Amino acid sequence: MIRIGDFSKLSRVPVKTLRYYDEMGLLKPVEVDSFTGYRLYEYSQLSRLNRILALKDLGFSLEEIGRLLDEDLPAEHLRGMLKLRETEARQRVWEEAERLKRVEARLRQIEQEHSMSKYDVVIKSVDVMRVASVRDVVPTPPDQGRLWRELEGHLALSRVRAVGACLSLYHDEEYKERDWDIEVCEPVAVDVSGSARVKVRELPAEETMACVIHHGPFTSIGEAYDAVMKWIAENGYQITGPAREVYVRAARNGSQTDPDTVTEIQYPVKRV
Amino acid sequence: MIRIGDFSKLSRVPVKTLRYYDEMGLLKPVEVDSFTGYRLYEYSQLSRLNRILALKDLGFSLEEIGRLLDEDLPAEHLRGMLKLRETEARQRVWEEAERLKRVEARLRQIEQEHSMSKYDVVIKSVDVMRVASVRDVVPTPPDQGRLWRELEGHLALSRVRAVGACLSLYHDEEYKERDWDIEVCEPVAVDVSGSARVKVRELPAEETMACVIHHGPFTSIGEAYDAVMKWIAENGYQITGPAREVYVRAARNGSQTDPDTVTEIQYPVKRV
DNA sequence: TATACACCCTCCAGCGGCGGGAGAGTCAAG
DNA sequence: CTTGACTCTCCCGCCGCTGGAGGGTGTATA
Repeated sequence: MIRIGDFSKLSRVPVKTLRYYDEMGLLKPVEVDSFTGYRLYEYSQLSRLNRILALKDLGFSLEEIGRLLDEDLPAEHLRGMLKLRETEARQRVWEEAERLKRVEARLRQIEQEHSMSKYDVVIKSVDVMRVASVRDVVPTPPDQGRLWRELEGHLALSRVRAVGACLSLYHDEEYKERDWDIEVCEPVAVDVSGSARVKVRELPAEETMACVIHHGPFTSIGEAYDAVMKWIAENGYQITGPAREVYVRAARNGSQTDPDTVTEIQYPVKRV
Repeated sequence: MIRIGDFSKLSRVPVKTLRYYDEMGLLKPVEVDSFTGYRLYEYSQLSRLNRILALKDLGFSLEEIGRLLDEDLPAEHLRGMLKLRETEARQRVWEEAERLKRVEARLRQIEQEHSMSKYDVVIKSVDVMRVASVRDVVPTPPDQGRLWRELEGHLALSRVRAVGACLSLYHDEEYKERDWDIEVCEPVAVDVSGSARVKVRELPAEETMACVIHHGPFTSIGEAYDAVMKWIAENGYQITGPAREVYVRAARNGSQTDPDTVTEIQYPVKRV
């Protein structure tokens, strides 16, 4: 029987940790001196400690290890738990690899431009969203004002208010000089009826959206698009659907040059 | 100016998190109503929030992000920090990949044997250790008793006590039927003199040692060697030096069959 | 006008796996 | 008898939140 310090030296596990394992019920000393409170271990307890360390190393939490050790479970059950660990470990390898890629992309970017971009792209997910929308082909994006007036008119008749920020969908897959396929959307509550021109539909949920915030007049929103497109390419993503342009804060008069305009650009993406 | 709930919906960041970022000084609302205490945000603060999320995603801690945002530092400095992140991320990818390999190895083992091995191999590191030792070639391992008596005799003369568990080094690189090159070692304090037969030397520190505990008579220690050798092969390691057999608890009479004997086997290893 | 109900506030506890340190008792050697 | 190494318990801190209690605020509806 040896005291905790010697047991710690032999096992190369800190004294504090041994005390913690005792408290957690993972590794109780064979004896605790009732007068001094000193913990007394047996050499043979080193193998149990080793088992604890090995399981910890596989990714089990101390609580799981406690159950594993006490229950003396069938091999089949253990196999199941290991399978679970396996998927989890695989997942984490992937996540860390992704993070590494993003760091590398950022480094490349900073080497090129010698400064940090004005725009920060982040991945977010969005829920399904019920919207009333009007879709049509217009010469250029600023011409979508016509569609907005159409939509607003219809909704005003139905006495419906928007329940969130308005947005446009850009359905064209390639860049075009003229004739843009644009759908203007206003989020609505569930019970709204459409019309011939105004559809009520659900925008699908998107697990991974590359999002960027543009703060400034619309006339300079191209920079934000450039930034997010570049990020998507640099980070090995691929666009999987129409871009959303969310009008977080717009000038009431619809001005294109209001410097306090705030817009979010969202691209649904997936890993290539 | 919008309230925290709307800001939360726009940014898809939980309210609690926004309050936390406020508290941390990362993202202060532009105004706090002095009567109600309500936080009021500007839409344009979304870009700062996005920057926070992007930096977090690169692996920076909130505290680092706070400094990054406030200090408005030169690109060179930022590059340095990113480089650091990069190595760290690379390290973590590697670690998680290693863990995955170990889980997979364990799974393979359980598929084969349909139960968990009696032995658990763990990686540990050991410090340099000053020992007095006698090295010689003996017919078989049990014959090392002769070397032990030689070493003990010398140390008794010098009135020196061991300051830890005794151990043997097995210097042969391959398995041999006869004639083992064995070095028996006893850890000593710094100021001990050797002799012709007894050397005082330092065992090198080892960063990665594959360790296993054998609890039972020496006669069955082969199983422990089998287990650790198998583990080393299965997990893609390679032996880089002589094995150490540490006599954690030995029968006082040197009995080979004492069932309470506890021995640790340590193999210095490296990744292939 | 009363009443829901959603929203907001602050404050505190908890997560996991320890590490650091205070304050006090224990043990063996010189 | 002292010194110094060791041990004990108890409590706080880490990180980035999350959950909940207990209480105030703002707005739409009966």
